[in-house]
Amino acid sequence: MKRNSYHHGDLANALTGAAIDLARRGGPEAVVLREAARKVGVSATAAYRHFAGYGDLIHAVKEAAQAKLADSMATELAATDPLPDPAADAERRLGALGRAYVHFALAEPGLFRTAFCRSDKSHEEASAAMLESPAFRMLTETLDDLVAAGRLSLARRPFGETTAWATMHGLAMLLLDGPLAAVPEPERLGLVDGVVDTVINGLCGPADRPGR
Amino acid sequence: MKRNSYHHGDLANALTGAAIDLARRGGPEAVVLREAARKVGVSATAAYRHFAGYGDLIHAVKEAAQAKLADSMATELAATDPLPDPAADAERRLGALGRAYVHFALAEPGLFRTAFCRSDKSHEEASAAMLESPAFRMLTETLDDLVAAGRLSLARRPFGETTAWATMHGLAMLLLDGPLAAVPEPERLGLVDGVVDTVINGLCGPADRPGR
DNA sequence: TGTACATCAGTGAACGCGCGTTCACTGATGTAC
DNA sequence: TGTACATCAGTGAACGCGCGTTCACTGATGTAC
Repeated sequence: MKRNSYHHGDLANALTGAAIDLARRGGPEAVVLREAARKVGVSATAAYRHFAGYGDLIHAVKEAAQAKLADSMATELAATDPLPDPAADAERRLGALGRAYVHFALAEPGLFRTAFCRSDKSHEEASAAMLESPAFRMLTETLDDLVAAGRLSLARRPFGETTAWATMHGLAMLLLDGPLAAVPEPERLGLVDGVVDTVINGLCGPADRPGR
Repeated sequence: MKRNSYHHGDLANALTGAAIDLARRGGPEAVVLREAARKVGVSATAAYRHFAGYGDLIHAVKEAAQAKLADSMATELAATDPLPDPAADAERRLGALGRAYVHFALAEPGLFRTAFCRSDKSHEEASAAMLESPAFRMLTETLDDLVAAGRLSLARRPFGETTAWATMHGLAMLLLDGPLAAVPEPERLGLVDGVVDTVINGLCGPADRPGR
């Protein structure tokens, strides 16, 4: 990667882009300031004109990865057709969001890991950022719609986001790095569908099951 | 830490123990061969008499962490009283296992992270080891009992382990490193209970919900 | 019961690695007059 | 329009760090005769 003028002109973005590419290929551990500079064709020192240091760079990459996850979910959600019945449609959206979450993790494992990597930023900031993301808002709206449609009981509503998110997040992790990594490709999607079905059933099923 | 004879006598175990302690305190990244040797009071080189190298050591620590998780789950499960009704008791055990999983993650975050850290071992080996663990067997048996008691439909049975595990795993991860890290202590346990309830409802609820 | 000797379990110095970061610098840009 | 000069965005060498690992070694142990 070369440049023709002494000044780069857009080095901050170029470095972030290179770092995102490193994350895509190798996850957060692969994000190396010197390597990003090398890819852009610039000395490592130059990065310090645009970032306070390594922590600043990885944070930018992490945010970008989170944004890509959210975009991917929005796209996949928009690719499915709405259903006429509002309740059924809310369920459909919930399922689509969950599937999209895991699909992104499988398609972009490096970015997915980076989006959730530990970082020095305070937990408060990190969680605030995440809970304000478009992806989380889509989930919240869908759950609200389920309540409005009478599918999700108020008793269970408060745990809706957490349960849905945790389930798909855990599934993604187990498939990527954990004991489910050995599950062969064709089975994986069926597994995702089965898990999504069970989650929806858990949220939308009756509040009081017989014999309880 | 000192020793009086030139030969240690049980260096392999001592090193593993020191390494486990490092993992407990700082997660997998804190497992450093040289540091473990230092804690035992031995030269770093000595480790190579008992381990092929770093990969061997971290693998031993990872297995120990998994075993501790399984032990902790078994203990917490045994601490709750059985119910007379077999179906209700199976549900109770499922909930207890799920809660215990997250409780361990919160009580021993370093070990929990180490139990699921990425390692060089092939995925096949890692998953095989995990799927044969006592913890997994407890889960499988409980789900089988739910089927026997008529609570879990055969259609959903194949996804039982994955759904239950993924949900609690995801919840643990989100609470430890993720966006739920900011949830204050008192709320956390309520959140865990709510998620557990939803999972059980998802598995044990009716196969066909009204209006579907 | 001693003694030679192989074997085993430790030592300590050193290597190479790649990282993030600092330093004093230089080339390019743009602004004041 | 030209020129001095401040400012900005790069450079390249160097530092310190701690790691895993290798090497040639030495002290302790146990076994054969």
